[in-house]
Amino acid sequence: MTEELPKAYEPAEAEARWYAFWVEHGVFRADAKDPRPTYVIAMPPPNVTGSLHMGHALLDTIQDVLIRHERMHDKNVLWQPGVDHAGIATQTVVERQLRREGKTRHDLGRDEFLRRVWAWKEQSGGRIVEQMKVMGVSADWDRLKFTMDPDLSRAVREAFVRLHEEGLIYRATRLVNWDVETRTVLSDLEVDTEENVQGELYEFAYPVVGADPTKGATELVVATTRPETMLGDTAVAVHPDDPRYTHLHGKKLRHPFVDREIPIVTDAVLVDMKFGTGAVKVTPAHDWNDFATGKRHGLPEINILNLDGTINENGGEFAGMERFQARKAVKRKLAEVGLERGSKPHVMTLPRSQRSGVVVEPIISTQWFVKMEPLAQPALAAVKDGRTVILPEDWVKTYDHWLENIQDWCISRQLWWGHRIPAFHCKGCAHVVVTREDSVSKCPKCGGADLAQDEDVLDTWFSSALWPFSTLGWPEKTPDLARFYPSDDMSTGYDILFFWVARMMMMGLHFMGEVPFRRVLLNGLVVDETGEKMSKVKANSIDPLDLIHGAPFDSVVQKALPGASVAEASQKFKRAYPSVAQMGQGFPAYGADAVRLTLASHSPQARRIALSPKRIEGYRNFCNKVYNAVRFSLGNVGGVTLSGKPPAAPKLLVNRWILSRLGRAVEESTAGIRGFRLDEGSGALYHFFWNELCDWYLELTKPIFLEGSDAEKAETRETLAHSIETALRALHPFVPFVTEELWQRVPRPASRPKTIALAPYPTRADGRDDPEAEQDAKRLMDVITAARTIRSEHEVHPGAKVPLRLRTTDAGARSLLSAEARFVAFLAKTDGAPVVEGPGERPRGFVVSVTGDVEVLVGLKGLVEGKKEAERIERTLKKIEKDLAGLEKRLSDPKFLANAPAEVVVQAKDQKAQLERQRERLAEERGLVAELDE
RNA sequence: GGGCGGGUAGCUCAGCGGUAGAGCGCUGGCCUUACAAGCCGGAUGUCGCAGGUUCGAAACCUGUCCCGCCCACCA
Repeated sequence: MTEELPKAYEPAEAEARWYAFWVEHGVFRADAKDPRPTYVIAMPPPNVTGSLHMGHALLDTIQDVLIRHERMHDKNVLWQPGVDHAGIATQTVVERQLRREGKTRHDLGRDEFLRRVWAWKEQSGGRIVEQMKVMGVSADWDRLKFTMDPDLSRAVREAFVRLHEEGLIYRATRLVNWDVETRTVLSDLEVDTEENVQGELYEFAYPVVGADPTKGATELVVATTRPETMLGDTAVAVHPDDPRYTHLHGKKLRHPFVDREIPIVTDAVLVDMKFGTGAVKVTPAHDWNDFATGKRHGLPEINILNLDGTINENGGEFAGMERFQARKAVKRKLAEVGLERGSKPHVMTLPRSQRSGVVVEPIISTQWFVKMEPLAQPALAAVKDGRTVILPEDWVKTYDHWLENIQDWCISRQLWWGHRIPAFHCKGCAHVVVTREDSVSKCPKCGGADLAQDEDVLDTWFSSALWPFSTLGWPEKTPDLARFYPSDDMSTGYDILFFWVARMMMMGLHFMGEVPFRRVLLNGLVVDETGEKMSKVKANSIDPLDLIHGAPFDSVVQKALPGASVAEASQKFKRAYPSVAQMGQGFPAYGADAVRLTLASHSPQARRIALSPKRIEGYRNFCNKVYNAVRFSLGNVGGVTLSGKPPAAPKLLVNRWILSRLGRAVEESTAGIRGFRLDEGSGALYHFFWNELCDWYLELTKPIFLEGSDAEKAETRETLAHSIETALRALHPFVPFVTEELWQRVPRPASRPKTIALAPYPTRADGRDDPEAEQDAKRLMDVITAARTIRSEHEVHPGAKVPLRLRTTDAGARSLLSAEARFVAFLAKTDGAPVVEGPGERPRGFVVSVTGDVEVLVGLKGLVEGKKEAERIERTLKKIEKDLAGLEKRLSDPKFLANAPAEVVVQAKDQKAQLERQRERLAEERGLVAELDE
């Protein structure tokens, strides 16, 4: 029996074997015709930008636990898998590859470039799916979707056209965020602000046209952090109430470099008198405030930038310069012409492109926008009235705030990789046709035949926003859509709450008339062991596969910091993961179960989840513990037939106890999983399995199997087999592989299906509530622990047997301890059965410990040093005195007695009585210690 | 400038009204026939600081100091 199983669990082979088994038996399939209640999760589709990282492993774990748990609750479960084309991100990856070949996308042309991206997509997408399978992801792979599949592309086009028809998508010319590196417009969300940048506030003067030196200043000094934008200045604004500048109202300024006079305008909105010089240069085409100011005053908008960030022909002599060169050149020239007026250091924030990292330039451009306000209102309402619940709920405020202040969404991108905008421009009359058709042959306005499709593609999040229903066949009214929309849980990182979750809410409500999911579960970011975000710079990224399959550190760090020397990468890596210092040459193959359990054990409401290899090791050990516990059990439960119900009426305390604990543990597991507290759910099972089932129950069964009666053995066999089978089912969502591997070998009821993945999830009814047994078992264990402590403190060899006497005035306790004496004898290694008796004369050579109302006396003749014992007693007494003082203070306070709940008072009284008893015994003990050395 | 989160054992964190918990680390003893990836013991905390509410606060309130995120157009 046990011989066939090796001593340690080897995950690698078992995991691959069982995954194939599940797929082969269609365990993960969902069917719209299946009448059982549904449970649906639409997987956040990973980007096809490479391979998965630990953040994906976390998402995979959370969702797979939820999915497997509900599947075992007999639900018709759909986990909709997919991958995302990730427009700008993927295009950037492929462009970077091209650059290594010395080419740009323009060298290839649009069609050839797209062929390259598609090839990359195949490669990356395939790898991602394989990685998910290794993690144990139990999604319905037959339904795998890609955001640019023909059916999803059709959904995108349909959504665009409908929103356009409804007036919710429009084309407009306005100030937008421009990324000069990728040469595309970005939405507000794709711009990150870099804070606390040390910059300068540069001051220069504009000469006043026709100024009379006798009547005040002849120049107006302005301050700016971007001097080159002065090439596009079309006004300078002062505050209308600023006495310094009253004499200049209505005057004009001469632009020193371009042939232009610009007006001095008064504007109380733009100008803060206390800041800078109180005069603000106005560049409507390149600044958000100035743009608005320009509109208020009807100022011209002069664009000075080319799309690549160089100065255009409006920049006069500076034309052709790169923007930061131009900044220097402008400053130099201003100094030359005597208009420079100094500069001050200035702390500012810089807008940077999330993708390319370069400073974003506001420019005026014609783009497509989605009108958000009408879409945002229903999304706000749905969370307010609870149709969708966001967990952890502190995110609700953030969600509300964003939607309440939402700006229109710029959805066009000047990229090649993505969904082409379904609009056609007539070359004859410039009319724009938005259509579901692939082409337009005739302009409906002028009749011209020369129409070309819009060159731009859609923001990748536009298609993502449709994901919960586009994957189910929308706009067709498919059975899948009817059955599986809305989904139950949307589990994703909080970092894409706005990018994705809020937009799915809006689109789902708009197109389906119903929320896309009942709950949003937001998890934190996986960071390294020291709490730092994973990045190439820090060389602290870990490929989940390296943890699962094992990998030498040399290759791990090379992956973390490609191109660097092993020594350099290794140094950085070890700084990020201090615990690997004591780990030899590499990660062992922890297995997917260990990685999953580690990720599940972190509180999902933490914003950062610090990945610790040492911790994974701990959970790997747990998997091994489970394996060995089953291995042991298999040696004892041969021939048992299980009914699927807990043993009818167990007589032995230990069996009653473990069944009671079992029921509670599985109940806590379900509560944890359903309440999005996977840490609590997995923790309850971990604690139950290791600290109760293994540390106590399995040990307690040994004396029974060794010398119990046949009836006792039969009862225990059944209880043990039932507990193991049930515990494996409870653990399965967290550690699917090891549980399947073991469950297949363990006795189980005939009614069970062919895989644990389809077996019923245990409930409290799989246990047997027995508070009395729990109380008695606790007393028993406390006595055993007390005896062990004495042994250990007095350095009794673990193998040695000692006489033991248990004394108590409580008749109930006496009868309990007598009945269970053999367990005490076995686990505390006593010399013969312990003597259970009432209080009496203290026997010589015994050492006492008091637990509850039981005195535990261990005979240590010849082993005890009186001095040491005296020290122990003094130490213990001191602690007791301290605790007692606190308790007495509370119990003598009439306000406490009057106000505290009865149970709290009773508890305090019990505790006090117990401590007093202990004090009494120990005081007595102190007097006798001297004898010990005799 | 607003908002959010955090500061608990050496480390990472859980607890969120009844006098402190886990894992790892540390430490003493054990190869006890499921597991040394193990077993049996042990030590360790003015729960950021200051006030307040309460019979009682790590938990609730106020202020304060650090740290981290998010949002925002101060030139």
